[in-house]
Amino acid sequence: MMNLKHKRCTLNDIAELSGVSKTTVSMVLNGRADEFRIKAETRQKILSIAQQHHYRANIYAKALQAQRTNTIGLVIPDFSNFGFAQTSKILERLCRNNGLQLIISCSDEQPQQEAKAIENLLERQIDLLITTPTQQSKRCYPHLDTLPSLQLDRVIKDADHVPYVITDDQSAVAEMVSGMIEKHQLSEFHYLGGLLQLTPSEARLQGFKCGLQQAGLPLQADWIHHRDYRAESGYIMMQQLLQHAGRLPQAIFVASYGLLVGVLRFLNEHQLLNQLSSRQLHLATFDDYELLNCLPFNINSIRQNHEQIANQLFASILNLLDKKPSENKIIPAELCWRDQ
Amino acid sequence: MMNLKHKRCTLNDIAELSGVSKTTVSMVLNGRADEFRIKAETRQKILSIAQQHHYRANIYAKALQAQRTNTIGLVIPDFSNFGFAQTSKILERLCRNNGLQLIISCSDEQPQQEAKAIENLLERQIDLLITTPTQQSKRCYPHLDTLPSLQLDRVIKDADHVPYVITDDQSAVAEMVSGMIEKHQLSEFHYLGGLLQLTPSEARLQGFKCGLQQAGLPLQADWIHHRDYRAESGYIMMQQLLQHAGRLPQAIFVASYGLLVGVLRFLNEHQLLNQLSSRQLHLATFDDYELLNCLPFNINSIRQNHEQIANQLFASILNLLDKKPSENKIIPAELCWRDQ
DNA sequence: TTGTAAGCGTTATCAG
DNA sequence: CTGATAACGCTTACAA
Repeated sequence: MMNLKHKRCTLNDIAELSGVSKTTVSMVLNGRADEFRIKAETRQKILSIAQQHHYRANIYAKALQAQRTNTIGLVIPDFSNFGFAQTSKILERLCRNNGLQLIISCSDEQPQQEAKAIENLLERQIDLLITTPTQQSKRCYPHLDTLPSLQLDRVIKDADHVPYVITDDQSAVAEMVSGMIEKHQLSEFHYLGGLLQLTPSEARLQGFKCGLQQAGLPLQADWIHHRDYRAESGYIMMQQLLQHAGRLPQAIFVASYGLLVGVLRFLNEHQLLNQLSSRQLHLATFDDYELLNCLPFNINSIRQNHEQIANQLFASILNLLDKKPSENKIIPAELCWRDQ
Repeated sequence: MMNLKHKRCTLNDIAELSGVSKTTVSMVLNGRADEFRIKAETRQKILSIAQQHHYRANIYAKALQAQRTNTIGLVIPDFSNFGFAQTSKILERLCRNNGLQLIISCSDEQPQQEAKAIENLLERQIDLLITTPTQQSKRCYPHLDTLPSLQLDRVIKDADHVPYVITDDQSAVAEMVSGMIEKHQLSEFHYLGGLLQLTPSEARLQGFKCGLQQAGLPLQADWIHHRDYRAESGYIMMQQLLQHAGRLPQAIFVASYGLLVGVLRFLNEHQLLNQLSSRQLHLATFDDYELLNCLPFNINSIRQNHEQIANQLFASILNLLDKKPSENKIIPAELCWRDQ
């Protein structure tokens, strides 16, 4: 099945064809000919025969004997989420160019699917596992004790000894919120957030509070709204906000793009988008999309640095595979101001 | 390295612990106890010991001896592209739930990266390879002759014997274009497309032409504009279109979301979005995004059925792995009308 | 009902 | 400079 059409050729085949032993072929093909002082002639013959026959080493045999698979697992919530897709893509390229295979799975935010995906990867003897956990407890992730591990974007509270790479959500949100308050002399600022048990949600809310404080605007309890991250929730929170207050607020910070979509759909359906154009309502969101540059109103956004996240992740991978310790990385985000 | 903390336990370990042979353990753990009439008692003992020690079979050893890896490769241009991400995600779940491992790589539309990714997957002895090829010639894809293969979204012209799964772009575009012409009594319709050598581009353009014909609107040569699929190109084509005509046309079909972003950015920067709201300009695009429901103007779109694409892909995978032939699948798309 | 042994393709060790 | 041989963990004839 590995090869249906004509049986794949092995080290042994090459050895027989070249009239030397497996050992010799192995040395040559692994670039260790010098080390073992293989005759130039033998070297050439082996190389050319291997080439002719499209010899490809069997990594399964290699892994078996080396007790190392050079494979690492990545379990993210969803790769149709642009941010995760971006990070995965860059990381995959980095890995591939360095002889590592990245295997990506989706949890779909469902603990059960996540568990299956992890179990599956463990069966494949991965050398290291990167997760964006959906659960808050270390108990759900037994691999943390037995396998080199990294956390991406989210950190399990009782597992902060497992190194992580995250965005500095808090600073970015604080800076954006205080900036907007000052620029527009706001006396009011609402916040729509996602699942509070996730560390980024917490950091964003914390950032929001800091932002108010920095700008000297006292927080009011009914400014803060929380549900999950689905667009539907953005719609509902917006609806409730309006019902309660009887009018649109001066400004809203939306904690994710998913929520923003819901908010905009609500505003659109209720003919309120013009409040944005006329700057009666100021909007900012976490995460940045190109389409935000194409709208007839201005929405500030916070752009995560996926390139750097992937790079740091990769650096940590190399460290861990090398049995060196790896430090936590907190990557700054970039503010995209659009409300000139 | 496979396991840093405490050596992973093997079939042998379980055998010794249970006081039986590897063979017996293997049979029991593979659910073939009945077949070999293993004593219930022995069965129980083995099962419980394996459980206690979290025994996980080494798939590398298994693959080596079975000559089959149960792994399939998928090389797509970019998984930060929503459509591909969606399809991959569904396909990955399907595979995982059926004992297959899907390994996803990105070509980034670059033949060189694509070649590397494919070579890499071949080294991993994948049982089957799915590609969305960046090149037009069979010669660039030698694996097509040696490995069960599938094509997704794009078809290599001289390799149409390799089964494929694609969207019925042509019918969808034709229906949308003719529909808009009739609904709005259009006497003019421009088309902005991407790289013509790709089969979907060709199909979309073909669909556009059919749509005009169906609606009885004679095509004019300068209605058709082509570059690549980047947003930047949408911007530039829009700019040129305006320069040539000196005014906005009545309607434009944009062949991808990427291009649409460029078009919208151009319109926004030139304060022309109001032409959309006032229905002086009608816009339609290939691919559908939730944000299109959140805009103060209506853009028709064509939604590909990623669920069905993934399902058909999976069905074809099973067929091929089973050495059965696999048919080509052309999946209908859904029209999202917004211009009521 | 269970055990023995060979073999999958590789690399490392050690001996020539 | 090169070759035997064992070992990695698993399955499967074949034996008992």
